[in-house]
Amino acid sequence: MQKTLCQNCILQSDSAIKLIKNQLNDLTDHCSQVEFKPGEIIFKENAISTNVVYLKRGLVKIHTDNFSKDRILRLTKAPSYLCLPGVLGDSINRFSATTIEPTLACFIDIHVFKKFILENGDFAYQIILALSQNEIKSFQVSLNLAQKQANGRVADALLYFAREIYNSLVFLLPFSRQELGDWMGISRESVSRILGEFHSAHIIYQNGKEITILNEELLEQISQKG
Amino acid sequence: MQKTLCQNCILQSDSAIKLIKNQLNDLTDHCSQVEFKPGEIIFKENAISTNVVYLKRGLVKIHTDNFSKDRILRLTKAPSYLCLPGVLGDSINRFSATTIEPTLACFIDIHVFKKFILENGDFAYQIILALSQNEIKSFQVSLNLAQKQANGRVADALLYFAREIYNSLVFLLPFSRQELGDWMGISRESVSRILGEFHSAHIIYQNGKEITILNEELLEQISQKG
DNA sequence: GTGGTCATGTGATACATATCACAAATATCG
DNA sequence: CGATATTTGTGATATGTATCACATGACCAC
Repeated sequence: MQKTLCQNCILQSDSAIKLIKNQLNDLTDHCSQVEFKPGEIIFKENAISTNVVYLKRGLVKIHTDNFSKDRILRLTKAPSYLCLPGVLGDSINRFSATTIEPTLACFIDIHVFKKFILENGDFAYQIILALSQNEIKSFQVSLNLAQKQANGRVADALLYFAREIYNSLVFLLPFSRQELGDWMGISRESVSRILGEFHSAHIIYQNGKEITILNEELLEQISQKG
Repeated sequence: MQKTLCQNCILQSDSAIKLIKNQLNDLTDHCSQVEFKPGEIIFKENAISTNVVYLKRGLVKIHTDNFSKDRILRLTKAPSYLCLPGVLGDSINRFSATTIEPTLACFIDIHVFKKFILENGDFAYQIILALSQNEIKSFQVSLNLAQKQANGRVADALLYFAREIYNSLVFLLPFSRQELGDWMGISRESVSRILGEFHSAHIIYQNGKEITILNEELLEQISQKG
């Protein structure tokens, strides 16, 4: 049964495509698949992990509550590897991963994963490309946080959901106002106020978690100007 | 002459160690070494690049002036690869790199670099480890920027120089107050004021660009509390 | 239904930091 | 060496956002 599983993975993952036949057998033997409901924890920071997690389906937040307050660092949408770094450097997770939509995750033994990298240059190259792109995104996040003020960050977040996650100007916000604030580094109340302003100015329509972007161009300008 | 060069590189770079003999010859043929004075530009954002840059010696800032104002994203200290991402994904540099201390940089043809990854799993694995560590650092930078207020960020910056760059509590700041502000996302004036406060409180001694950390523990606390 | 919990909106206030304006110190260069 | 530009410090003010306090609304258990 698992054999078919990993074959299916091929269709979704650039990296998996590069795996050659006997590596796929290895994968099948050292890979287990788990279904998560929204809000479930995939792994916790400071826990030891010996797996690389590959997301087949769903949406996950990487976060930390090191400083008593929860801070959301990034969203990761399937299909994609989930935050390799913590697993590779040492075996301790530096951050927590919690699902925010129903998610299907594949746990791959880290030794098998490492073996693939060592044996298969194509696979390694795909991983390196993915990490490189992550790094550029991280830089952009840093820019946003360091430079923009609250309304620019909220505009950013809305455009991110519309463009990167849902591919639609109409979507259901998977976050509470609190979580949105934790993500963008602003307070719950400010998020409320800013969304309210956007609503009044007909830039968006909001009804609870239901969001419609009415004036994408203006929102983009607000995001740019900060 | 270049042959000896690349052999020397081996001593400094984990990745290079993993290169096998005929790959070293390749490297020697497709590698050129350049000396930079402080303040010189290694590459500029939006420029096309067909090289991976490896830093043999020196200190470099990765920055962008996309938004009319200069923003410093990261410092990279030799020995290390300099910001692979922009080069690998596409061939356009997303950010600029400017030296802040005398620097010796090695330009490696990107096709040769890619060939090494494809052919040599050990090399690829080292690159992946390095990128992974970068990612964790990026996360921490995001946390700092989103969560800490100005004095915490300045404390952070001072500890960073002392610990990561100079390995000494006494050092010469390679940045102007303006640059420090550009890096931590605060204004030049605030940097001045905060350094002044630290000085008055005997947490540091400052005399122009000359900095001495007098109370590392307290500085650490300020950094933690934000 | 009722009571309880949690998420949300909104006003008043406090606080941190940017901005502006200018003076002083320092570096740069002919 | 002097003239000019650049960097730095510091006060006054403006602005943005956190925080506090409380009211409202949604959801859930019983």
